[in-house]
Amino acid sequence: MPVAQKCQNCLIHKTGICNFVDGATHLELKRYSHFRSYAEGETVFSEGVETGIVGRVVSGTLKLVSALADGRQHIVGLIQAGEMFGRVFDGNSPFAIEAATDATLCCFEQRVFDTIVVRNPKLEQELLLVTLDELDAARDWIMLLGCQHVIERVATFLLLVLRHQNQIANAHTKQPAPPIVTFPINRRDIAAYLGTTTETISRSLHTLAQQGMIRIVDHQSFEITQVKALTELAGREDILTLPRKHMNPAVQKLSDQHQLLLDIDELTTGEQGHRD
Amino acid sequence: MPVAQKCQNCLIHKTGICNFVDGATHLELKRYSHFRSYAEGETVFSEGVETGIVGRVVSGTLKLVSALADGRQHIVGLIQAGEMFGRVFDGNSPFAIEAATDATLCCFEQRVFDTIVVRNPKLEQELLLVTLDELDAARDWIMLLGCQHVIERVATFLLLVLRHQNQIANAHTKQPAPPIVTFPINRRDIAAYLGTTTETISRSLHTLAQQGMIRIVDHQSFEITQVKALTELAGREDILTLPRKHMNPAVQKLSDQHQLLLDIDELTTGEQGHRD
DNA sequence: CGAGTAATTGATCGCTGTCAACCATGGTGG
DNA sequence: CCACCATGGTTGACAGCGATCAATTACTCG
Repeated sequence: MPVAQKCQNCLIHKTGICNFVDGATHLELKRYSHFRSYAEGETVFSEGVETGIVGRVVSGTLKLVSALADGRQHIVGLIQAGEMFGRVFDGNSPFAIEAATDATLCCFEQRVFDTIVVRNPKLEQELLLVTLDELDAARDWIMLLGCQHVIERVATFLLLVLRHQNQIANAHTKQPAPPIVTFPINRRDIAAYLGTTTETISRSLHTLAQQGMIRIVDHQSFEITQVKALTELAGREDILTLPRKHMNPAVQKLSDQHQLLLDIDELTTGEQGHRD
Repeated sequence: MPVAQKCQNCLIHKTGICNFVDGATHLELKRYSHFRSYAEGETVFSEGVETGIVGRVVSGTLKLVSALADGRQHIVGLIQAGEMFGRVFDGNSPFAIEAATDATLCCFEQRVFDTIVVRNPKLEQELLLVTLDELDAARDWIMLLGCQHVIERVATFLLLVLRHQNQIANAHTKQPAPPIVTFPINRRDIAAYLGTTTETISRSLHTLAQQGMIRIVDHQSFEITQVKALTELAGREDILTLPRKHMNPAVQKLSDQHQLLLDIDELTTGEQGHRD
């Protein structure tokens, strides 16, 4: 049965919402999904258009781009492997989405996905939790841009990349990744993400290297030699220990609790287990 | 019946979620709500504590505050009359909430509210839409802090206050408010919100006045004399014409569409009308 | 190997933060 | 009633972080 095979080799299989939903819903998701590939620099959706598509990033990195009339533009968010893009219930995003690297996306027609969500209160709760997490992350970024120096932002970015690599590594093997980060995007995008310029990024990285916090392996890779000093400079002691909440066991527990509430109201479907 | 009277004189009665839910749910919300008052400067919730409370701002303005270890702090969001605070399904907010002005809040125990939400898919969808709107707003702010000059940020802030005043005015009377904005918060908070200092705020406002875009009425009030020039400076032509989406008729229509989906799945409660 | 792009390094300028002084307002107490 | 003080806002002088412009180096790809 081809539908049953579809997700087997997927890199983000059994993660995020694909892990969260019950077997019947997963079958339904499988049935209506399709893959799309984009090359680095390609525009996935332009700003303000009705996209009609939602989905997850299977591999690569997308950037959410906001532009001013005079040409200035800023990356207001990165969407990495395993994260969702597009808007449930509202296809009209005020930001453009572009491929920061070659990328593969698992896509759904938004209306179809909406329907599946409405039929699955657990999935809808998970979406709300994910969105609340993104809101926290956006506000953390506001803090970063609003009152931190560029070198502190670069330190934060290094640690964020490290955290993401650790998460990927944890999902596949149980061993922690070595403290060598590889930037998933080029300097221009990093600059647009951190609200600065490529020149200042370069200077900051070399300052960090001079201070012994990192070792420059090549233009894209850096060994983090003093994690503690770097986290202190970043100003967020908890950045590595606090992954996004909806990945946490705590949230799983929380969702179980809500399942109980649903039971009380006799709204359960009878499908609880996570099957393939 | 005291419960029935409770919301009659509320300033945000029939707005936001209190307008959105059906009569039975509103009755339930009424039953479990209570008011709290805070003086300017008071802390509503400290950073990272389990609050256990969610609710709406009835009057006044709250600020979401994020602080670094060395004392620097930034306002990552304002919550004004009619907007929600706290976290459904997750009482643990990573940001402090403080009263930027004297404020009155309509509060619910978070667990009770959670239960009501889980029982009302329409309400849960509305929460998701509201959260998506907040995410958009946060990303707009990232853009603002990431690549706009302080004077452009001040222009944006003036227009945001004007927009909010217009919304309030529209809710009560049908006439547009005069283009005189009154800052809801003090200079220090504005500075922390815009990622700058009180001195630069002051200089920016006087520069705008010199250029004839605004007229300084007093330290808190400004007449916007050239709306067009100000919106161009702010870089967002649509800032006044685009209120938050979940206030729009379009969203109402959207929710009706989802109601249809619910009907199909036989999950409706049979309660549709908005009663008191 | 050459051309084009990306990244680095250097020099300079300006926006804006910092420090300080001044002014306006409002509340307090004698 | 007024002196006093505290607070918030404004204005000025100055300096520094980081943007801008320019030149050089490193890397990629045809």
